[in-house]
Amino acid sequence: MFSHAPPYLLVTRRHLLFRYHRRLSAETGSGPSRPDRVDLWIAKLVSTIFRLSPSPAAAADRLAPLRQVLSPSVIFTALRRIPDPLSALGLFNLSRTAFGVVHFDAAFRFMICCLCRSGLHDDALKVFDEMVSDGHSNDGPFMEFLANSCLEAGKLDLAIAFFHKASHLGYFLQPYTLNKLLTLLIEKNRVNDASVFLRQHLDLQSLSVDTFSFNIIIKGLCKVSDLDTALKFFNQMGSYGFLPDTVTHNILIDGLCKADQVDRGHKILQKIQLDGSCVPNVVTYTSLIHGYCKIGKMKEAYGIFDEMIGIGVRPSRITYNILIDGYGKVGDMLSAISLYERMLICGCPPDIVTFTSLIDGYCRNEQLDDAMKLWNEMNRRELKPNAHTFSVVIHYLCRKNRLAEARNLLKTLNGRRDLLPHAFIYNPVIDGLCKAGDVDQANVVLLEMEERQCMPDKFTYTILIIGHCKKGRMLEAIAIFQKMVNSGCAPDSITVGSLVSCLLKAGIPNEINKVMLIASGRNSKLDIPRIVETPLGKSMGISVAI
DNA sequence: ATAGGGTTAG
Repeated sequence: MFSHAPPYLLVTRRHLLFRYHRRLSAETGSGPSRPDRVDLWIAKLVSTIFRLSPSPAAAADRLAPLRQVLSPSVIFTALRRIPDPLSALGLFNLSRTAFGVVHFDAAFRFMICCLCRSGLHDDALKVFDEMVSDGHSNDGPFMEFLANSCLEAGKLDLAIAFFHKASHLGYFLQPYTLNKLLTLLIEKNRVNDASVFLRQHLDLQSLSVDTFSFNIIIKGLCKVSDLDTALKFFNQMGSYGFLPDTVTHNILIDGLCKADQVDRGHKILQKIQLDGSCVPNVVTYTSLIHGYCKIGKMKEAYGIFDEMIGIGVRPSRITYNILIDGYGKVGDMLSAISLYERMLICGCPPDIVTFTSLIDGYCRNEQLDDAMKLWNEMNRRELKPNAHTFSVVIHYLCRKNRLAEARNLLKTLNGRRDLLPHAFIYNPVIDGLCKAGDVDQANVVLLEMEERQCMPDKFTYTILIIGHCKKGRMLEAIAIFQKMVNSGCAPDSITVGSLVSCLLKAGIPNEINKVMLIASGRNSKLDIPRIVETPLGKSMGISVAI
């Protein structure tokens, strides 16, 4: 065996053995001590041999002669000299399995941290398991670190597994960490997973939760319209020792309002007003006002507004904005403006949302000139229109066929580097130009939006396809369709149906086959799977009037 | 760390 070893090993062997015997008596094996010069030297050697070995098996062979000096301290030092965490893990495992090294606690932690830092959480958790099975103690902060590292890396399933593991070990991760997990799961639209997870642990009492945990899950369930489960958590909070607070109630009231159960939301407000279990605040009232506005019940909305002022809860800018928008939507611009003036008097300055709602209201009521006056007033107040504002004004200008003004606004928008333009701002202009027969200008606008890195959506493409067809530019229409599919924008039955019926009308049914090939992604030039979101048969069956 | 607002077209 030794005859295959590199020459430097032969030279140093005697000295190494000497060191080993000397250390035996000194080393306790319980923790790292500062490596002395010789340990450091051996560690350098070990890490070098390991890194230069072509395989773990080869490394095992080459390190075998050193087995008597492979102390936990040497390995710990060697590990820190290997920059690649997976290589380090190789040495870590090899020394543990092949040479029986009992790693220091610190070596386990070091290894786990390295793996986490490189995003190798799977491996980190395996090392954690070994650490546990080797009987090392695990303190809370270290477990919190591991859980948080998984969360920050977005490895939510690993985090879930780790929560289970931690509670098996008798450690309950902090509610703060749990709440982060719940929030992330909900963000990733995994509300059900979050709810099942929380429910499981509540039943097993294997988790410490707080009011936030309930609020987060109730909000998530409301978001996916699972009000039954949301109410279940709400009603059971007390039995776990957590009473719903104002935020809990606000979340639930908002959830009910958004599910068109405003009256039920109102009942919750009335209940807390009566039993005083918590104090409703501006958000509570505002959510309810929003609920009533959404269903056009402005009397009821204003009633709540009056009530909150009577009780001494000051409406916020958001409260005013919601009411102003509500009045605009039902066509009551006088009330909208009077609230706007009230804002000014009450020292609650209007913001860009206020103006967007007012402008939208005027536009809906065919008072475009009043809308443009407000646009100017808004600029006078040095409030910058944002994408929403542009969208509203451009939309209505196009509807009134004031395309030149709309295009001017698009130019202004294009000059605003701070705004991310969205296809639906451009679409009405492209639509207007197509309807006016100016397909070439429509294409220019398309170019402008593409220059701003704004991706056309299926509406943009459909508008352009129909526009070209109407001008008899069938081949261009097909080319646009091809481009749409190539870009990964899925046509729907309206897109395909419109194009097909145009081709039929134009008397070139032969082209339909080509379109269907493009749509199905079986076109030889294409390599994009699953393009069409509706079955082709369905698309064919839909007739579209043009 | 959790709660309330404005655009939605072919």
